[in-house]
Amino acid sequence: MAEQQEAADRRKQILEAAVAVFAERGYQRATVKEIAARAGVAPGTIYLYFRNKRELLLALAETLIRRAADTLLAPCAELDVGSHLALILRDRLRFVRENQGLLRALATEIWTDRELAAQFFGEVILPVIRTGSAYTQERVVRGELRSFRAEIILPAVVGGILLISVLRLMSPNSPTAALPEEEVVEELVRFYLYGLRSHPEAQWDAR
Amino acid sequence: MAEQQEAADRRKQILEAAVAVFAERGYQRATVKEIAARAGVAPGTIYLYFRNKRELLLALAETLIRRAADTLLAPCAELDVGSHLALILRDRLRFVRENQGLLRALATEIWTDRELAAQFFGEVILPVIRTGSAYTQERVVRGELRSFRAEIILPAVVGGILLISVLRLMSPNSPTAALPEEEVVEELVRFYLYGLRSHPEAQWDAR
Amino acid sequence: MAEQQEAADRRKQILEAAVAVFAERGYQRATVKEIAARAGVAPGTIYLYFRNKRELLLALAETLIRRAADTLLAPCAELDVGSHLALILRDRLRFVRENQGLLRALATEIWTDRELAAQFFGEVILPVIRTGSAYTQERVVRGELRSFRAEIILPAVVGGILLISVLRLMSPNSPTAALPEEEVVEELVRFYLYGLRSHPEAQWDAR
Amino acid sequence: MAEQQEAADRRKQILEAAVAVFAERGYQRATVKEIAARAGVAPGTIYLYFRNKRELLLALAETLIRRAADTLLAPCAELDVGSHLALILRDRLRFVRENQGLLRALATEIWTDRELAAQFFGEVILPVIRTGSAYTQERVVRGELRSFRAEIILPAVVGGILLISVLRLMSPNSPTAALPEEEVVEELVRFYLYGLRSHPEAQWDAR
DNA sequence: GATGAATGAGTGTTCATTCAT
DNA sequence: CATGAATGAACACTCATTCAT
Repeated sequence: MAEQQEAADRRKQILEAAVAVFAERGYQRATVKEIAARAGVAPGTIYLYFRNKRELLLALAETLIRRAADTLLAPCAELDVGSHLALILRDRLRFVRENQGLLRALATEIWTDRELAAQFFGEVILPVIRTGSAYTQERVVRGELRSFRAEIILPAVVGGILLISVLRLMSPNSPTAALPEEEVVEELVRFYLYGLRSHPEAQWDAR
Repeated sequence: MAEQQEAADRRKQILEAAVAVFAERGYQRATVKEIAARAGVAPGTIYLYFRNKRELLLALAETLIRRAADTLLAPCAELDVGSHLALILRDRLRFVRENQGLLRALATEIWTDRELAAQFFGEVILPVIRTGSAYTQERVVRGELRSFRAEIILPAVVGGILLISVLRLMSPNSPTAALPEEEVVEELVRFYLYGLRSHPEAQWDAR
Repeated sequence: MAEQQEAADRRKQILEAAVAVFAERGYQRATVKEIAARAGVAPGTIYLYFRNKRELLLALAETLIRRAADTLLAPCAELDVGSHLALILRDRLRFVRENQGLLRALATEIWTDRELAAQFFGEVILPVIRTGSAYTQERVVRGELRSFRAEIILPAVVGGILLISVLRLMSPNSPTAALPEEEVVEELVRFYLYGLRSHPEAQWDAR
Repeated sequence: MAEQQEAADRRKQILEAAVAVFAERGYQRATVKEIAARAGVAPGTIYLYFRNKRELLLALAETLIRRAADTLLAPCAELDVGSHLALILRDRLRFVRENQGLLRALATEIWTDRELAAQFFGEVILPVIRTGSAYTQERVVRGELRSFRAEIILPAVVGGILLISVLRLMSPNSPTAALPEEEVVEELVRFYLYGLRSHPEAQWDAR
């Protein structure tokens, strides 16, 4: 049991180094040697835990998938729509912020690696969209939101969150990057809520 | 002058091959040899027109920047807000569709190449956001839209368009990918217009 | 004494695994790990019994040398020449057959490892040739065979036996591979006996 | 045409270096780097002419096969049996001598590489045996040799030639290695001719 | 003694770039 | 200008060997 723990630690240690190097250099430019150095092991050691370099990347995708699934909020019926929406947006912004490295590491390969693309979109992005649809559809049923086409609106919302996060990360000089996350959440909630509410009069105000 | 034309053609021919190969394989996996083959020239010839492989990529970024700038719609004061918004969204969706290859080619390197990131975000994404802000602020001034924080809302809108486009391209099985672009535009216009309109009563309806 | 026996068993167990893996993959492609696995021990254990991978090979050569020496028939004066020759050929064919693995294992390295070559040729092939010379020279002295140059004829005979054995092993589709060993012996005895007999009239016939 | 010649030369140059290095170190120990150095080219250049290291080996096998086929003597009806046999043996000894390097290069891999084994035995050894059978069967028909089982006798003869050649090459201290080739031929002809002649009285004598 | 995780030197192969023709 | 053969640095990966447990 002690050895199993040790092996798991080693694996984690290597994966963490891989995240760092992939995020910094991109998958292709990253060298196994550098990952090994950053993990404090010899290059050969990596191959005791992963079949090859690509398996490192796939393992990172797995990690992201697991985290994305684990962190999806449970629907919370007690809150009013606006507060719930705020909760969700805040949560997703945090998810991106906390998994920045992982996302950057994958971002370099998603576009040309079919398997990875399928994993990333199919098991990270689409589930987030689907869960978001479920949250909101419940509010539609309750009459708190107007009926709308979730397969269009939710990608639009998720994409919005993503681009805002990306700008904060990649373009620190943009005005968007400078804003406190809480202000972003507040403004977005107002925007999305107005866009979807069933009773136009019921204005929402963050506090 | 004939030779200059010829040279320009050769250059264009090479760039087109580069777009194709970069989009397919990603920048790193793409080989100069394959680009040359696809352009119908010898590998050495490429180096008569570009200093190195990376210059090809930067030239593609230039192309995208120029196209992004050229295709930005002129503000169109005669249309009502909804129709104008529809025009803009339709136009941006088309831009992504028509520059798919270019965008994919760049997408693989944006995340780790600082200069490229600066170009892409600074000269493609941010101008789109800025122009969008200008369009909408005009409507705000005219009282047709409520006042809002453009540096948050416009990235959200642009990000939405991007993710929808990306899903259509990368995840053909997602429900979003199946929809006619026109339906997407219609639903988005309603969503964004409701989110921003100044007189909640004034519903918009596509026709 | 019990431990010594155990150690000897372990050694033998490892050597048997080595024969199998070397014969299958060749010395260079064989990995210590696989030999260990086949022997049911850990890789490190092999190094308690052998200094390195090459020592395994040399130990196998030793084994072959010992077996080759042990199995050389004693000259048998009572038999007539033909029967004696048959006995010897049958015996050498059997030796090759029974030590197939060992021979294959060594065959991959003999050609480039000087020490091994010296051992194999000097202590396996040449002794067989020498013993064969002794057998036959005795018959020459007795007037049962004509006088001949043993340093040419015996290599020719031994080489014949070897190639026939090799073809049976490596080229199962060749007509030679299909024949019962006994027919081979019979035909070879006739061939060699005619080639060497002193009284051409005295035909030999196997029975 | 000039370039084709040049390319063919380069190819030959590389193959010759490969023969040398493979023969010296064996296929596995030989490094592409060393072959390149010996050929006077950069390592990468080798890959312009051969897909990989193994293709070098297969190309060598091809060369040997071609040479073996090209050098098979035409049957020569005018000569008496003994002289003809002498001609053939002398020729095969020369073939081995002249293709020593090639044979050594292949000898290291034949035992574990199925494709190579099939090529070597199927297209070098078996054809030699078959052609030898054809030569001798003609003499049988003419009544100059007794009838015999060629599928046994010819491998025995070819094997004899091979082992004698191998001993000369690998075991220079053996008495066999010291002999002039012509003496070997003479003794072997006598041995084989006596073994196969139809009229025992007709002794053959080389001169 | 036995283990097997860790090591790191060494290899085949790729590919951006050069330059003689 | 155009070519494409040649280059050689760089990289992923293997595996004999060691040594702490």
